[in-house]
Amino acid sequence: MRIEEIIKTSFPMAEEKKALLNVMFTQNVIAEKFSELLKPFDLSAEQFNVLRILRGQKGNPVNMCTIQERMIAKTSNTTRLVDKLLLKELVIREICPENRRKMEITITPKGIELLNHLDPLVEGHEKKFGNNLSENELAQLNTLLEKFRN
Amino acid sequence: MRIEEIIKTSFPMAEEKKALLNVMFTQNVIAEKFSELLKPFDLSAEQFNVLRILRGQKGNPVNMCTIQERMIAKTSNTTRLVDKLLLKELVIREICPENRRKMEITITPKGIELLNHLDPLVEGHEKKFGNNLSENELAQLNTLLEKFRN
DNA sequence: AACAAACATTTGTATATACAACTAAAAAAT
DNA sequence: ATTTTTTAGTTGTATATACAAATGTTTGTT
Repeated sequence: MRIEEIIKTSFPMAEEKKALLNVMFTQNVIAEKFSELLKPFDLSAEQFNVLRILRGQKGNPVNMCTIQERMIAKTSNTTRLVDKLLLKELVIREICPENRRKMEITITPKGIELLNHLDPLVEGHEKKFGNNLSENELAQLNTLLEKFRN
Repeated sequence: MRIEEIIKTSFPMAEEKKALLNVMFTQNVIAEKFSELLKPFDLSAEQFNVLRILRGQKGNPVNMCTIQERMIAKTSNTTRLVDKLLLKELVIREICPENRRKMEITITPKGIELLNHLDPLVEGHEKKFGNNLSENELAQLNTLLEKFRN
């Protein structure tokens, strides 16, 4: 569906405005589908994101500010996100012995297992959108989005 | 900045995955900038969105489900959004006489005035991103995003 | 060593969003 | 005409996000 139909405007819209709305709306579609995918596993997209960052560190603990840095949507509240993961025993949180201000967050085997189980589903999700475009078009889209956001 | 640098991955990423992350991240940049713009006016992006939908109706009242339909990010809670606008006296809410289940939301002159004042700022915001691409590239981006989300 | 500044994280408050349960009214079915 | 179903909106609960203030720790300055 084209963006004009979605927001049901009667006026023709400038391409620049359409582009902006298209980015907003497409993100929304992706995020919604992804939440749906995670729902049966009682995991939010943000929680999943944190877990994946932790797994990426291959067992090395990660502190809060590093997690925050690497999130796509910078939440000001990594603390409460990690709290939720702790309750589910998907991560552990320890005080860093070298710098007692810092916390060391590590993914647990249970967390790793959950992620491994999710891997094929997440890959499917990514491919589902990518399949609509050729490899060339995907590269083009990437270039354009990069330029668009500056 | 390219998406790989942003999420600081050491592995090369498939174009399809990059595209997905690029959409997510670009939306984030746009939304952040927009919130910043609205902040001095004590208005959230969502509240602004509702006001603009109401103004688009040229004085005709709009009921809740129509507002919900036209929002880019479908909130399940138009009620509470409208509550906030009511408190600021930017809209009025009346029971629809023809169908007493429905509510008629109308933008007030104060609301119209605020939107008119915001218009040039919002246009500037839209142009700021659009200016990075040629008219041709913008049209291309629109086509690709449309295809991407299906 | 004592004090100030910077840093890492937590906590509180407000708003936003997802989802389910609930209320009331209107429309459809019997 | 009464009951059932559908529709429109509200309310409650949980999580997410923005932002400011607070806490505790480390680093830098005098």
